[in-house]
Amino acid sequence: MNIEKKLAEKTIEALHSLYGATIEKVVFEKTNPDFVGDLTLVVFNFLKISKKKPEETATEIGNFLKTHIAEVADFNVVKGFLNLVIDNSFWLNYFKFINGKPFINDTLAENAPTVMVEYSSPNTNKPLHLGHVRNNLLGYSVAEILKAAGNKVIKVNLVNDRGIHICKSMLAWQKWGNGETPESSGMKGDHLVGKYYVEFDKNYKLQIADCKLKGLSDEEAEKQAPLMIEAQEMLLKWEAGDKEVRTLWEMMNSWVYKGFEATYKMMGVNFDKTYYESNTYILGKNIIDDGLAKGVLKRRADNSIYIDLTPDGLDEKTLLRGDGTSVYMTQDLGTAVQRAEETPFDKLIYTVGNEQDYHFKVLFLILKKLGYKWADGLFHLSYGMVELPEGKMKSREGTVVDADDLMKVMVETAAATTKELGKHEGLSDAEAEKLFYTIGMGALKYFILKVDPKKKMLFNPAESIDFNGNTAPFIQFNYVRIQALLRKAGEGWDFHDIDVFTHNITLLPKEKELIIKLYNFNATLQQAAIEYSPAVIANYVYELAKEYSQYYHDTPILKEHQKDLVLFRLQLSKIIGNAIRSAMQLLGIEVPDRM
RNA sequence: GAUUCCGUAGCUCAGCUGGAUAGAGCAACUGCCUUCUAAGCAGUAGGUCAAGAGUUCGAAUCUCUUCGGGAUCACCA
Repeated sequence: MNIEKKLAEKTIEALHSLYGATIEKVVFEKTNPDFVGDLTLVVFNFLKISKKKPEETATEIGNFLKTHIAEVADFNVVKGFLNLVIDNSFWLNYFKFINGKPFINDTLAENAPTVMVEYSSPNTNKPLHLGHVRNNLLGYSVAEILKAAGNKVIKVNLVNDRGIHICKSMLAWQKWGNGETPESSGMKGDHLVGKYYVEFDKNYKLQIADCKLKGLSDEEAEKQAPLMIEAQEMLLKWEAGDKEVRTLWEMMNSWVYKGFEATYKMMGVNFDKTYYESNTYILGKNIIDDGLAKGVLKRRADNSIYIDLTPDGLDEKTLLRGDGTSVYMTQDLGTAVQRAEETPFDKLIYTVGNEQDYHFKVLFLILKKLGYKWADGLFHLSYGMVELPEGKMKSREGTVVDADDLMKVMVETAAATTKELGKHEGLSDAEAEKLFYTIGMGALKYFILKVDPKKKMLFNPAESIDFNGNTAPFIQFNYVRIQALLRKAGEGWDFHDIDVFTHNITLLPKEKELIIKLYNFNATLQQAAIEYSPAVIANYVYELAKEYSQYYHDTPILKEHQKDLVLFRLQLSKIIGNAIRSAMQLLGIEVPDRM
């Protein structure tokens, strides 16, 4: 059922037969809506071969295709554009073909490639904010898209649960916490720990100021402030396995995990496996020996180990300090190698912001130089920062948008809007709550995912996220209207029995467009998978919903007098509903049955 | 300074493997609910695709330069 492929093959044949030339590849594109036709071939590139005028060349190819392909009903030529009209029977055939078939096939092929998608990867010293939300939604959605596109997907989280930042929270809690717990304070665990991180920073700043008064430079002040020295000591104790420090660490981390769990649940994301840096941070040192032996890595006079990437246009990168301790890069090398050994993958995708573009460029290059074959399958899913009207979010300046707060506000707004419109009537309290959640979270997710991941995006807290226009609630609304139609039609209709041919259905232009849209579902999914871009899906499902909305407005469905047409339109609606639900599912967005 | 990403309507974004007259949504203004859910539909207005040059039959799309913005350039993570 791939008409483009058939056309391309025949066109290559036509070029050979007409002009004796061999062309590798031809591409058909959608016909511009202002012209008659469904698919268009641009013939300018073939003029060298045909040695004829554009119009003449297009006409000759058009004639060839029309006589050799039954589905080509007609064609017209405008300048160098050959517009083909595909016969309605093809689209009806396709409609029949997808009838009752799911848009997303959840059975995987035996030889499906294994793709590991790492995302989220939070620090355990503070709660998640809007930047993390983009990361999580993006990682989850890309994983779902890759799964739907036929990959065996493993979602992993690498929790940064150790290091100086956690020690800061721990130290502040020890000093000023008075034994406060999530239970005693009624605070969510991650927020409680975050509170002490802020507390640390506040006092630390005061100390820095003090030190500077005593004549220290900025850099010296930052290093010599007593709090920082204490935090460093605590980190050393942690590394030495000090019992007291470890116990505190475990307790506070457990608070954070409980908090994260709630946030993840609200966001609707999940993981197949969670790694902890406390288990992986020592990894990588053995790789260094191997790299030295291979001559890829070099040792400096002070005993530090580095790799020279200047031939590749990058810098020298240190991998082991003079004292033998490792750096972030070392750990990432080790983690990657461990994963490749544990779970051989065809691709490993790191969902990390574009501020780390350089880091991943270097990481991948080093792994390649060390000779790991799987290094070719590494990919940095680099996404742009979320910015506020006043610029980048800065936790220290208190301009972060908290993830939990934001989600709560979204659901509350959804509730208020729904009530205002009276759309909650007839629902039980539980159903209404579920609906507010579905709409509010849908609006948030769609707002974030519709933007090309690579681009930075702007979030203005002052203007609440819209529920009209190009939004999830609009798409959900169209799904709901379809469900309402199906409910009204009742159980008595046997949709699967409609034979569009024996019933002699004449397609309305909009119906044909809608079927073509459905036909494009799979190609869109593939494109989204290749580009790692949920935005491709978001744009597609919006267009589908929009066209359906127009169709619904202009065309009687249940009110149609001819029973055959009622059946056909209901079934078309039902399939579109399925397509909408499936596409939204790829974005991690649910659809309600009524709203 | 070096590297890198970005600049499309007042705002938020599509379009970018070169194709026909650059599209949506929001905001503004007009119509349309006794007719399958108006979170809707239809319409008006809004553009030097940052600027310039080049390649091409054809450039928002590719190349170069300039301007403007972000990020990175630690023996931090």
